[in-house]
Amino acid sequence: MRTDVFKDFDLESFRFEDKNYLTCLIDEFEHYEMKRAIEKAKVGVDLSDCDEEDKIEFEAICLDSKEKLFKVVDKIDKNTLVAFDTETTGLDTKTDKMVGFSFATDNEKAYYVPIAHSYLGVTDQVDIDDAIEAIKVILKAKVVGQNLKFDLSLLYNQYGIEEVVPFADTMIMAWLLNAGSKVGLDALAKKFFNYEMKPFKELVKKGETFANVDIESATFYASEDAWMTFMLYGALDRAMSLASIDHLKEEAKNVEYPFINVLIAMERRGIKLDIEKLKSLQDMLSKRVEELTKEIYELCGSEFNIKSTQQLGVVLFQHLGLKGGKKTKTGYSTNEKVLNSLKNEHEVIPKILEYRSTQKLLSTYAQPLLKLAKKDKQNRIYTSFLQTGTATGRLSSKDPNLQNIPVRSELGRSVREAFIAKEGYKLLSIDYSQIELRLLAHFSKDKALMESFKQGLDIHMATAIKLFGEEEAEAKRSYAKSVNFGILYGMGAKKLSDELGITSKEAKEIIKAYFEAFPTIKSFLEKIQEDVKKIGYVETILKRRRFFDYENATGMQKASFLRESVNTVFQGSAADLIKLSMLEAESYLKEEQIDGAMLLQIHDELIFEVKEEIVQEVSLKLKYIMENIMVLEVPLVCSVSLGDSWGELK
DNA sequence: TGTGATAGCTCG
DNA sequence: GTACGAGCTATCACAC
Repeated sequence: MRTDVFKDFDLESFRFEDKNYLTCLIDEFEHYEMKRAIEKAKVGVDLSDCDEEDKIEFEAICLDSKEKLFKVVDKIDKNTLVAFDTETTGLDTKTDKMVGFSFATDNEKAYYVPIAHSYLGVTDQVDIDDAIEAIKVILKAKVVGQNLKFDLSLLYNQYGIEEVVPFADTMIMAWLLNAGSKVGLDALAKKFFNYEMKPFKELVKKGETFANVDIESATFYASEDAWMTFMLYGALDRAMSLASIDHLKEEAKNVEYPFINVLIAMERRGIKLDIEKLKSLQDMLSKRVEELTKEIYELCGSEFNIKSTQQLGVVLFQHLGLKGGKKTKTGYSTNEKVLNSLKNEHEVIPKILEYRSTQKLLSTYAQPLLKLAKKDKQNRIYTSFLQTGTATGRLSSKDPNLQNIPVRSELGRSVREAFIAKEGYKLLSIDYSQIELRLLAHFSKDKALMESFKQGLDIHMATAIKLFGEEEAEAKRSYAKSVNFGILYGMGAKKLSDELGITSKEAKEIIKAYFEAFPTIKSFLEKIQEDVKKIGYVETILKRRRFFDYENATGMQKASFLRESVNTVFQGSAADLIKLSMLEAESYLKEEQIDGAMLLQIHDELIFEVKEEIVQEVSLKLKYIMENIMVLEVPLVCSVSLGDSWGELK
């Protein structure tokens, strides 16, 4: 049993309010030694009065004049811990306005500063210029927030505030503590303090904004947010220590908090779309959908909603009498795989497949992107990156999601062609080649795999040679590729056989051959699984953790956890590396005053927009940064490509 | 009219 | 009953 977990564990130091932290830790952490330690500790703490202690309260104070505001703000200096939050008319930090802001410097009270409430009979408010002055003072202190990317983005975009690195962000702290848990303020308040936050919906009726809320109600709501953020900072900071993950405080400080500003900058830049191209694509897709609709009705002998899987199932498997097993909860399965297997059974099937893909491009990509691009003067669209959106550490992108723009089909790529560089600039793409397999080589130190990467071989071909011999390797390269992916996903023989269209027995033999060829990979994967079983978590290369409640899981969950844990090591570590690269790339471009900028991240790829004359030179520098971001047991290799549109790249 | 579940499809 | 991680669109059933 490890003992370092107990190192800082001091029974005497627990206070009553720790009860909730402890409960939370017991519930949320599947760190078994930790759990036992906490349970021991609970015995030593008198919890009999805890119900009383649970009722936490605060005082909400409205600062509705310059004098009142600065009387409080003047006491703030650079060492003051301040929780800060803004209230706005909406969620778009480019256009929506600040209605007020709140802050707290202790766990007993919080202040609200009304700025732009707008309703009949509205009382005193603070002038926006005075409010900005106060905010500047607050941002010079140790500022803590819940999702500060939003507040800072608003302040940078519209209120002339200069870039600051936050002292802490409770959403990110909660995510680092447990990436699988809910990280919203309401959920955290409930979890750590058993406290119910006032729901936003009760305050703002539909069709209205925060500006319509009366200042008295707003004062309570906004102050509550700042106060709870202040409280949570303390709780999360302590929870991190209790869970013996103080090193993640450093990771947060060095990586995650500066990274907030990288994301804000990318979100603000957006990426340009070719409106004409998108328009003609949209027209073409619409016409094709119309044609296909008619043809499908004719071939089926009836009109129905092709988009409805239920109706389609009835038509195909009852009216037309095609053979299809009931597979879903609601009826027949009609997914691409099923339809592909019926391709030769009826001539309508290929039409439906084409209808599906065309309709997808139209409704998910062409139409919404065109609509967004038209709204912007420069025809640029702006995504929102989520820093705490995944369990592994990857980013996600939404509204719109720019991480799943089509590339695999030819027609799909035409959507990508609508993403263009602005006049005089080029789009530059640099992507990590096989980063997850390189991490597998790095972690496992498998001689054969390391050697393949050091020699710069085609890794799937090298695997194929190992598995099937020189002669068959070429023909079976795709098998090897599937196996390599499968390894990273924690595959079983069943899925591999499905994937390759071979028997389960053959798949088993391939897997067996793989582990014989790469014995240290086998033992490394087993080590990961042992960790999950014994200590309940796995770690990425930056020591971020993902927890699994293996002990209390059902059989099926246990199997899932083992696969997820294996994948997390590779996917999460890859996410760590590209995050570091993005920080480096951003500071290089800024410090060297390069006429170019980072626009998008798609997991293992970065997209830049760079002035034409210097793009070659800049691409080399960026490639160098990415390839040398960390020294591993194998080289990191990036491939570079550039063009006028995203569709041309790669 | 809004919401949550389901099915399907897009990407790395 | 098992390949990982995401987000968006549309339908459908149900509640208000």
